[in-house]
Amino acid sequence: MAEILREIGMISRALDSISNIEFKELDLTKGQYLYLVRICENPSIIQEKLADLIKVDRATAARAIRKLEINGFIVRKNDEENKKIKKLYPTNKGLNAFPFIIRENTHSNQVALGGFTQEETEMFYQLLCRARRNIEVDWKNVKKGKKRVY
Amino acid sequence: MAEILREIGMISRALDSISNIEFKELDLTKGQYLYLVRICENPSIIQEKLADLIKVDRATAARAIRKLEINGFIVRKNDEENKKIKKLYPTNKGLNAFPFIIRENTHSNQVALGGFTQEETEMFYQLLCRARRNIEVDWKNVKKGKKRVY
DNA sequence: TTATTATTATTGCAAATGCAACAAAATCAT
DNA sequence: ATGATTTTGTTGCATTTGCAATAATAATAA
Repeated sequence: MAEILREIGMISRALDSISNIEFKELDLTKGQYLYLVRICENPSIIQEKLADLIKVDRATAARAIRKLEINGFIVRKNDEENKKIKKLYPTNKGLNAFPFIIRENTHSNQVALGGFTQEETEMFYQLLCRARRNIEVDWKNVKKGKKRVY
Repeated sequence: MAEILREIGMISRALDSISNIEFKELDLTKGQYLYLVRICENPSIIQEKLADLIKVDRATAARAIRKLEINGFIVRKNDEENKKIKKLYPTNKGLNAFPFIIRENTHSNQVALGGFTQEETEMFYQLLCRARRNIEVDWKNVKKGKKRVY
């Protein structure tokens, strides 16, 4: 029964591929929309939390965020209490792109859920959240170098 | 309700990240396990179909497959009927790696499905397949340059 | 048959990705 | 308070990724 993660992988790559193509129109390069939406939704979030939210490597997140800043979609602000962290905020340009991204994502979602009843949609979402919570434990451990036994 | 594709993205990236770390032990670099398992399961498959199965760009598949061949996991054979295609087959080395990959994938699957009843697992799989079939239509269209309206 | 289109594979480029190593600040333990 | 550990961010390097363009064969149409 290794098929579940395959289906998830297929869906994820397909959706991501579609989004990356469609968001070129916003001058967003590969993957950047992932970070931008979350910064719009969680202003003042820091890099580390964002990487954790998205499930990418710290270094990858750092570079995607830097590029978003260079291109004027977000700003990074130092915190006077904690000198280590840099809080992330959308600029007007970022906020302008936001609805477009949401609209596209919502559409993709609707396509994916075509033919689903309301109950099926709800059930699907709940199952996905449970699976995600299950797997993120292992992800963090493996990332930290812990070996899984199986 | 754009949350469903987010959950799928999170799970997919987390699982993929775990697999990539764990398969370094087999001398498989990033993503290669995806191709190798499918070649083991579908010997004589061609590159184009494999890219379609996995939902990656043709060029990406071509390079991953080339590398699998260079490292001795698979072989490419010319077809005498159709000079365009190259059929893919696992070598002994590839076949040896196969059970390890399956074991790892199965374990990840079990972790993801922790706490799921048999019915929930079955339901989850069916919903995933339906979503995947829905979205792959759009994926192919967008890849071919067709614009979606929303 | 010949011309057009579709399929399959490859390569050049530019860019993203991630591991590893590092640094600095914050938190925790003793 | 001091030292150890964790958190957060960065950079070097090697690798993967994908769009676009190209080529060659196969399939379809005229």
